[in-house]
Amino acid sequence: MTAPREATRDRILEAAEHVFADKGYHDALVDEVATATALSKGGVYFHFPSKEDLFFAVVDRLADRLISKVERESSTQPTAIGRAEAALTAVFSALGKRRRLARLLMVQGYSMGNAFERKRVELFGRFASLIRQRLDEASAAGEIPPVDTTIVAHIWLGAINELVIRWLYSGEPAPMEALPILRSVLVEGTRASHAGRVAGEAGNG
Amino acid sequence: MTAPREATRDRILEAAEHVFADKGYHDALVDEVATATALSKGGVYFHFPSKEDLFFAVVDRLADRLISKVERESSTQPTAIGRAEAALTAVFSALGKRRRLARLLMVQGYSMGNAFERKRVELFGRFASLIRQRLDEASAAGEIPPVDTTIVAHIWLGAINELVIRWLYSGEPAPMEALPILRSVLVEGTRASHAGRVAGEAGNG
Amino acid sequence: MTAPREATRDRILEAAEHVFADKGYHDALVDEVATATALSKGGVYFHFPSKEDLFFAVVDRLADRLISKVERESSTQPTAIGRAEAALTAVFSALGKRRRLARLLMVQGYSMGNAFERKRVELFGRFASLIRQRLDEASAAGEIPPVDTTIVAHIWLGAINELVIRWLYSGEPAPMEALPILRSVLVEGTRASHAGRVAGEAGNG
Amino acid sequence: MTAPREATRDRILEAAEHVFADKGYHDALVDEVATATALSKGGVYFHFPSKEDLFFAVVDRLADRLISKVERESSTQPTAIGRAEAALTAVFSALGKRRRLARLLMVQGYSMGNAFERKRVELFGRFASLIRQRLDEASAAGEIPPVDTTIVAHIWLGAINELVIRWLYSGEPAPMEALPILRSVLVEGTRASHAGRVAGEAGNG
DNA sequence: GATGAATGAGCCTTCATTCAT
DNA sequence: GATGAATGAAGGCTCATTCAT
Repeated sequence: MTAPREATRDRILEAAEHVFADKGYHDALVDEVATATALSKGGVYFHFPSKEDLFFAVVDRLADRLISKVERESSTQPTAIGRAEAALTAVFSALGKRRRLARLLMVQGYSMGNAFERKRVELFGRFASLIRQRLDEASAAGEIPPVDTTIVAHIWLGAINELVIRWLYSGEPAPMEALPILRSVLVEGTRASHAGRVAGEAGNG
Repeated sequence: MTAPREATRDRILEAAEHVFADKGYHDALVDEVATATALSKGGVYFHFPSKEDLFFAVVDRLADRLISKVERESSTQPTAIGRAEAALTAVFSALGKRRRLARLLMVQGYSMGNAFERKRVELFGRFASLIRQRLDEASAAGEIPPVDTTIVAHIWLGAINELVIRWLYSGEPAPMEALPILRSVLVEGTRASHAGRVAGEAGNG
Repeated sequence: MTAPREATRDRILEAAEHVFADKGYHDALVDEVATATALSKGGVYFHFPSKEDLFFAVVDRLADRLISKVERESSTQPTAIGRAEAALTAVFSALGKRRRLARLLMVQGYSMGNAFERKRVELFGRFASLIRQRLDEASAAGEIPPVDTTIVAHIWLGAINELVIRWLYSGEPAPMEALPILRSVLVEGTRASHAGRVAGEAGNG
Repeated sequence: MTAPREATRDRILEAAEHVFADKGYHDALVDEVATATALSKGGVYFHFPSKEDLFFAVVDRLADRLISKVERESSTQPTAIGRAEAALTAVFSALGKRRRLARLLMVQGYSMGNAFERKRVELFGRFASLIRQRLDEASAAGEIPPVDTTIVAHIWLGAINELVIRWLYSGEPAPMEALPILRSVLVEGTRASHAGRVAGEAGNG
């Protein structure tokens, strides 16, 4: 009944998502987005003030969706560490299923200049927060040691990121293959973590 | 005896390293590199066939140095896992001490198009190999479980990468602060790793 | 009786006068006029067929008012040359009191292309006519020599124009300061004018 | 012997002079200048950083030449007022002989925005100075009353400007026809000038 | 009368790359 | 080895104008 207003804006976003994911920010042409939306270049500029704004809108939309999804999927676990692990799994699987999503969120735009660097910090900060919150709960519940959960969250996120990028570029290993190891290393590592010396140095101490 | 041939080439590489690190690949102009080298644009092109080649030469030189350094520093530990950990430490500290190095190796060029993506795979592959070799030794020595060391190496590398980038952009946390946690989580996680189920799900099983 | 029809048209004209005076023809956007009128772009186009037409309408309205005012103020003098001088004074003072008027009538649009050049001729022609008519009367009354009053009128107008523009851009001299000199030079010059040789050449003759 | 360097720059300037005079600043395309110079667009930009800079360079060159010419031609008269009049004649004739010169110097660019307005002030200031200096000498020599020569110089310039523009647009009157009247009115007017009341008001006093 | 989304033609500017000297 | 003028292929963005509602 209620007519979907802003339909054009969404169509542009949709088209831009494809174009940016395929070509990368620099090689993507506003003209291509326009064509893919069956719109003129001016039409695109009516809805977005610049190519950069358009790119950010695409990325934000994607991030919002991913975060909702992850929050939804990770909230059903009974234990806090279970929810943390579920968040890890959810992020990794979501990215592992959609190359476009992965490319846009993990790879693009690093070298767009300062504007994007700020965006990257924001974006990864949001993702890390997802994980950190669960880790905080786990820490409060005594399920993991009292570590700096922000750092640990970024460790988790970085590991995810690297495995996703590697899969993106080399096709290996398939995310579903890597996931058990990823979970095992990060979860056990977090559980066993401490700020003291480890490994080879133990014998020296 | 042998006069320092290729002096100009090195001067260009040096200048380019600064320019690329400051501006990023796209915003760096060949003209700026030329000016910084007290050379004309044509002079730069005499030594490097293209801007892209120049960029890759810069990155390769940096990577070679980093890898030598890491190999040197990580070979003195008595245990294999100790050497792995030392590699982790060496990579992380080296990047944590030189923003320029970090920016060039970790951040730049992701969105340069396919050419760079291949380079990124190669580059990170080399870094991951450094770690993987040590893990393989550790695995052979029974110091860690028999896991897929390639995946684990990328997990380690991804964690390093993320913490470095975060430090680069937000200034926090200082690498030396983050390092103990990083080591602890990754080393213990690797030691305790297995491909089975973990965490919250344990209770469910 | 008759309700104020055309109220919107006048509001547009009013808004356009401000916008054109502030920004100049090229830098003024139809959108700005619309916004300033609390109208949409389409609304403006309903009342004026094009930006150029709108501009001309603004200028014409202003010119009409100025001419009426000048005619009114210059008709009370007893002598013809007095009326001519009063016209000079009236034009100069009117422009000297309203920067917006001055900017729009004297400065804008010269380089708008051929369309405006025709307008400029028309506009300045009308102003010159104001002066010329008085000069014709003065000439007929024997108050000034029988010169080409069209040329003299343009001389007067050009002098006014330049002093107004200079005041507009540099703020100096204030019109009321310049006026006595302007009047003196032009009126006496016209009275003493002849088509023969003058000045330094007099001694040579 | 000495090869004329900067030949290309001059060719661009020459071509730009024609294009700007024909089309006006806004309607002139950098592409047209390039084509007319048998150069690529980039070639033009190698020599001039922007279209605006190019335009200013054209205008400055023209103004320099005009000023030299006027100074040369007006310096031979024995009396100061004769030299002033000769400057008037020289400016007016020079403009009256070359439409392109006249269009570029007198008409173009008024509505280019603030950048050009400043240029206009500078340009007309230079021309007015030419005249003012002669008037100052005449004033010092007692050949004309002690008036504000800056204002009088702008009156002269304004009159010239208007007659030139009118000729440009309507073709009438031919500069050589208008010149005697122009000289007569301005020179006699300046000689007879005073800051008191004149004309019709004399009878009222 | 009025809206505002959409058009579309166009223009300035950038810059990696080349090549005659 | 090096210069630097010149190329040329884009590409982002603007804005007067239109028209279905």
